[in-house]
Amino acid sequence: MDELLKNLRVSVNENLYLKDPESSELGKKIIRNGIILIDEIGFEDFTFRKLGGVIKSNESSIYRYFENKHNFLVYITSWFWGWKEFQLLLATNSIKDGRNKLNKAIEVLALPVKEDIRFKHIDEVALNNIIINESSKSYLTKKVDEDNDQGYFMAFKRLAERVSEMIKEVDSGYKFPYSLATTIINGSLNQHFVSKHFPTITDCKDGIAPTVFYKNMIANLLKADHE
Amino acid sequence: MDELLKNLRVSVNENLYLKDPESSELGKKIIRNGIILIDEIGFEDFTFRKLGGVIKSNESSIYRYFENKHNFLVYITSWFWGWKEFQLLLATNSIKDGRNKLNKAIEVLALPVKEDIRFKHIDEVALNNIIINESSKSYLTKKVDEDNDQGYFMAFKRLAERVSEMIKEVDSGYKFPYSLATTIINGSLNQHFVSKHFPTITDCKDGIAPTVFYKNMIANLLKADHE
Amino acid sequence: MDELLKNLRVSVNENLYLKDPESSELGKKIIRNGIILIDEIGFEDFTFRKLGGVIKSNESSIYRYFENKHNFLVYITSWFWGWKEFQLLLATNSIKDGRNKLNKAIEVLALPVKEDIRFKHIDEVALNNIIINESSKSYLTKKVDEDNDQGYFMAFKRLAERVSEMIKEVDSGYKFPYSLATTIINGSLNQHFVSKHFPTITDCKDGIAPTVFYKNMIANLLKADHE
Amino acid sequence: MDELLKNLRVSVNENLYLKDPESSELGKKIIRNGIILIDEIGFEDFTFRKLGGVIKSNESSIYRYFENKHNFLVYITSWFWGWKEFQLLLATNSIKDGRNKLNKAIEVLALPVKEDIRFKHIDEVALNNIIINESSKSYLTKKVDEDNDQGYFMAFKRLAERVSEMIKEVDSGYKFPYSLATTIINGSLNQHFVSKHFPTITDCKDGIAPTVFYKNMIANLLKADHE
DNA sequence: GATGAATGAGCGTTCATTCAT
DNA sequence: AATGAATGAACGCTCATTCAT
Repeated sequence: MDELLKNLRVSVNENLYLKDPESSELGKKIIRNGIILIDEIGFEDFTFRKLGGVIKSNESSIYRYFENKHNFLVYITSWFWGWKEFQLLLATNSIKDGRNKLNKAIEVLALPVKEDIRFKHIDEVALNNIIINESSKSYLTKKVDEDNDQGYFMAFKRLAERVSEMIKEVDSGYKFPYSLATTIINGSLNQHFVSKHFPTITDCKDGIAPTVFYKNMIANLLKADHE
Repeated sequence: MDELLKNLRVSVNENLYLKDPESSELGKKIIRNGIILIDEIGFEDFTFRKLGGVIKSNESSIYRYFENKHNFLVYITSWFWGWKEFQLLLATNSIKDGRNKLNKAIEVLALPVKEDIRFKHIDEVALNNIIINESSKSYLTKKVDEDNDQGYFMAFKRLAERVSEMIKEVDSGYKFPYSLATTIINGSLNQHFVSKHFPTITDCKDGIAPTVFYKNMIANLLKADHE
Repeated sequence: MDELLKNLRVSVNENLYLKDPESSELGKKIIRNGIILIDEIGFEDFTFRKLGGVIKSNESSIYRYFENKHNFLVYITSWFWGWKEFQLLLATNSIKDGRNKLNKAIEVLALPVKEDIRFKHIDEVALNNIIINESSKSYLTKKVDEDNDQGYFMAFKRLAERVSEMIKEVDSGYKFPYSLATTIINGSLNQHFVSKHFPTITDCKDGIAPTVFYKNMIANLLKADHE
Repeated sequence: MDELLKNLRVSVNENLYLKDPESSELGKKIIRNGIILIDEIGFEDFTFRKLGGVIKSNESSIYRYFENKHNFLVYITSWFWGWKEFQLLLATNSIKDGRNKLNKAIEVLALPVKEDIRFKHIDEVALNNIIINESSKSYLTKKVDEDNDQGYFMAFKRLAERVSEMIKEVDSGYKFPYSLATTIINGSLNQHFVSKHFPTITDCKDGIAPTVFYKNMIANLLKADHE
């Protein structure tokens, strides 16, 4: 399998870039340092000029790859969800029991992210911070529907689809497989944020991650089909 | 009671404004039209200059009331949650049974908003759209902790507190009253958004609001205390 | 003499104010706090709004007294030179010998300023800092000639006149009594500044004030008349 | 020697600009017209926008070269003193006698400036007016010490150093070589200003420049070493 | 293909001031 | 006489982008 993973690539919707950033050293530098910079200064203050400063390239070079900073955010967000989907499959495909599978999925989605050495040009921990703090800005936009038509959010939707399928596998009679799936995916981002910044209104202190919350949730919401 | 509500005011943290917008006609105009404008063009494109254009006042006059557009967003968000809390109390205080109470609370929080004639300077429907589309930007910021120290998010936190208390009232043994409360409050915003823009990954179509989803959730998650 | 000084007032050209600031409590507050504020934040950043904030008065009230901040600077500068002239007379009028007189004058002009308890609404030390750091901005202006015609700089010119007279008293044949007078007055401000901020190009370190420099200067430049 | 001067450049501290204005046509245009504009309207009213208007470039282009108008002032001031130092060396290096040397130096520093055809992008006469009227504003600032640490005033300090050395050469026993040097340099600016705007308190009328005043001063203050 | 230079447009902000009370 | 509210105009600056090389 290691062999299989050698040429591993998380594929991202082609409309999101003008030139594939994975196709050149400069492109990878843009990704790597862009992620770190957004994590550091926040998406609002992030500009191609500043990124250009960091990588010692003129900002115009970055425009060769991405139309604007918004698309850059959608790109890395998309990469993240593609990566998560990949992890999800890897972690669950050997599990037979639906409930165990779903529990595993929750872990993949809600546990703090660890560095993935397979992708050297990406600091997954920094990226995860961005997903928590900035990713919603990629769709909370007047252009959502337009962007959606371009397929910008396919990675996220495919992931939600996968999770909802796992939910249906456990309880085909459950009425809200999609709502529950997005609750787990987006909700866990929110839980991470709240536990970090609004400690008075969270239960996820002392190292108890949202995982436990969601596992308890599915344990009670979903009835096993054979029951 | 109508009499009692005559002098009704939703109070907002004083740090959020330089001059109380409810204290003058201009102030109310700013609120009213600011909400409508943000709803129309989105928070990114919203500027005090444009708002000034709409209300035929110089932008500098708006700066007398709010330090910047970010604080304006926090203000109206804060007003919204204060208003929601008020509705919550009004709708639930006569209900004895904890479970009914919580169900009512879910309706207040997750049902589409209706115009509230008691507050003439606020278009609650437009405001609700803003809450769905923009409010997260009020805290997804590098300055969250600083803002939080100033008490900018108290309204939201108080509401979450209230809901978590209702949850505890139903099932004092439940481990995640806060996480569940924020899941209901924030999650329902997200459900509204998803059902509007990503119809392929939602169950809330055909007029079925997130309410049903959350009612089903608490019905299964919380065990009655006396059981 | 103390009796004589009871109703002491340094008079300032009437064109410099709209309403005499010494005629009301508010006026004195403006002077007192204006001086302190300029000393603190510098003349560039000083505004009537900020001053209004400090004295808890609306900025428009300050406009009752002074047309603009520039005139305020000219006013306090003018007060300073009037005050210096008064000190000069007081300190020298009993001295008979011209050379001693001039030496005394140099001390009055070049020695660090001390608080003068006779003028309660003025912090002379802060004012002296302003004279060193900001006063030249009162005349280095495109409007100098216009302002000069209004008599804005009379106090300074009268002082220069007095000193030049003392110089002539010592050596009526000296060719540059005026140039020497302004050299002493303005030069000593410059010496103070340089010794504070550019220590590498000064001789006035270790507590040696510019006084010594100027005393040495007149000792060598001026020949006694009777010689 | 003319050959030698072909590639002449007055070097200015690198921290003062973002991009070397001498490295491009636009940069030189900025310098040339900036000087003329400040001379015309004064530094207070001078803005990059207005300068942009004059050179038919957007102000943002000017920001590529200078961080702000303050740094622009420091730059041209610095250029001026660098140029003066260069003239000083050129004019004095062949003179053997210390006193003659110093007298020559005074002429370079205190005589009215003449156009220097070697620097086509600079109107030295306009620049000299700026030095007289505005240059003190480059250091009379709350940020002096910070700016000084950045080396913004090195050109001036180096010049003062040179002059003080000449003074010491004439009279190594003289106690105030630095104070005298800055008195000559800064004082002569002041004398020019006073003679132009406050004619009642000057001796430098009728074409008699401050030169005579300072030559007389050193003649009397400094004792020849061998005496 | 990558870069450097230049720019138009507009944002957020503040200032100095006026008007009405 | 003092104040509070409101404003017009401009500043300083940066962003996102294009063009020429």
